[in-house]
Amino acid sequence: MRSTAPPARPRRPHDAEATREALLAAGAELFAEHGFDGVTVEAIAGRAQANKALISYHFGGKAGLYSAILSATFGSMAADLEALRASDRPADELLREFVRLVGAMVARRPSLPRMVLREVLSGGERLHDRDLPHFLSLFGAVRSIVERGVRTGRFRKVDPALTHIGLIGSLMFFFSTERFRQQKLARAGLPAIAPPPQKYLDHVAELMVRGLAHGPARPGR
Amino acid sequence: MRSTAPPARPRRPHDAEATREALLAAGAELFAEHGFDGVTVEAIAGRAQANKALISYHFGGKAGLYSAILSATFGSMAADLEALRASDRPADELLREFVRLVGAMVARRPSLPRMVLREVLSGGERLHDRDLPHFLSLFGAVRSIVERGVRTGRFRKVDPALTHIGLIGSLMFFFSTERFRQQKLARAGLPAIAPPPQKYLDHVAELMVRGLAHGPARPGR
DNA sequence: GTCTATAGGCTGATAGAC
DNA sequence: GTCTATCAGCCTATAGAC
Repeated sequence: MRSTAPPARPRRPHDAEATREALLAAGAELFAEHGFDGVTVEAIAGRAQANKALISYHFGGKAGLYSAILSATFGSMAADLEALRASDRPADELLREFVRLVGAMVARRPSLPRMVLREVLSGGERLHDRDLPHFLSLFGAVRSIVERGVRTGRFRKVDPALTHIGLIGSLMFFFSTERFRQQKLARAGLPAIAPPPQKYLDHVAELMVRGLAHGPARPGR
Repeated sequence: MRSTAPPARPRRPHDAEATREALLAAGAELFAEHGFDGVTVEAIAGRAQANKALISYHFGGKAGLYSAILSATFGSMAADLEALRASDRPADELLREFVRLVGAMVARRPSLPRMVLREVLSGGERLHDRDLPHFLSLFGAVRSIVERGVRTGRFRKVDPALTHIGLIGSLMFFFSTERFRQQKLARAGLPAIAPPPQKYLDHVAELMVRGLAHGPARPGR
């Protein structure tokens, strides 16, 4: 019974797999928060309760660890998104389902949205070509849903690419700002804006579906 | 006539003001692209065609230069947003006006959205308390517009805070991903997604106004 | 597999000449 | 105000013991 509880198994000495996973987890959190250059291998090793030399041993160095984290993060995301492709429900329902799914993915991997934003900000500098398809599947999922909605007439004629940028942006931004909204605002004496993620997800889904629906042109102009 | 052409005035030796501005401009672009830790003072000086010791002389060091850039960026943004506060046009028109204004601000300061995202990602670590109000004015502008729209009945009853996160997120994300969309996608043999900013802004404004409008509940559920 | 010790490179800051 | 030369600190990677 080696892998009954992969996430929180207590570290044992000379358990290579546990070490690797601890380093991956520590790195994911620290890289997401401070960026690749803002983190030292010593900080990662410290958080993982491992020796810093093990980063080179297991991943070939700091950059290798970072790549491994990107692969794992975006790979599992792409796998989760596969389920949506299969479904043939109406586009608006799929869109709501997509938003829910993002919520579930982020709950399991809190560093995901910050990694997405950081990669995109730096132009994907450290994103291997082999991981690019997985990364793009996030956008592709939305695009194909919107394309279907437009094709079947359930959505107005919008540009799917424009739409997917906006939706992904709203979602990634929300989750990436959680710490800022809670800590920075509080420290400045302002009321923190900390809605439950579920509330935000519902809001966005509703806004999108309504915004994409046909209907009388907007009230004023 | 010292300031007829502040942006592109040719550098003259021993012109302190020109040096300062060149360093600010170079730093803004490099910090936006690579983050604070991803940039060396040498790189900034090189791009500004100045000596790296001048960063310490004029700004007290790398961190001082970064702070000065944040102040300038968010300060001018807040000033631009003031105009909206004054207007008393209907909320949906104001929202469209806000989106246009963001487009204009970004055109003048291309590093703005990336700076916003980077600060928010790192929890505002390097954002001075005195700059926080300016930074928050971006969100405050949207929130007060939405509040007005809900109050006057022109918008449905949505949470203004949720709404402002989504709109700002869509906008900042779009502009922050321009380089990624053009370079990374092209390098991977995929068609670049590079709509004119104006097209995206129109799309988002339309989506928001429609999404916030009253109307028959969404088609399917 | 893990740990210690150290090497080697790079970076930000500054003293002092101009 | 600007520039050159230099230094101290930090950081990643690795050789080698266990």
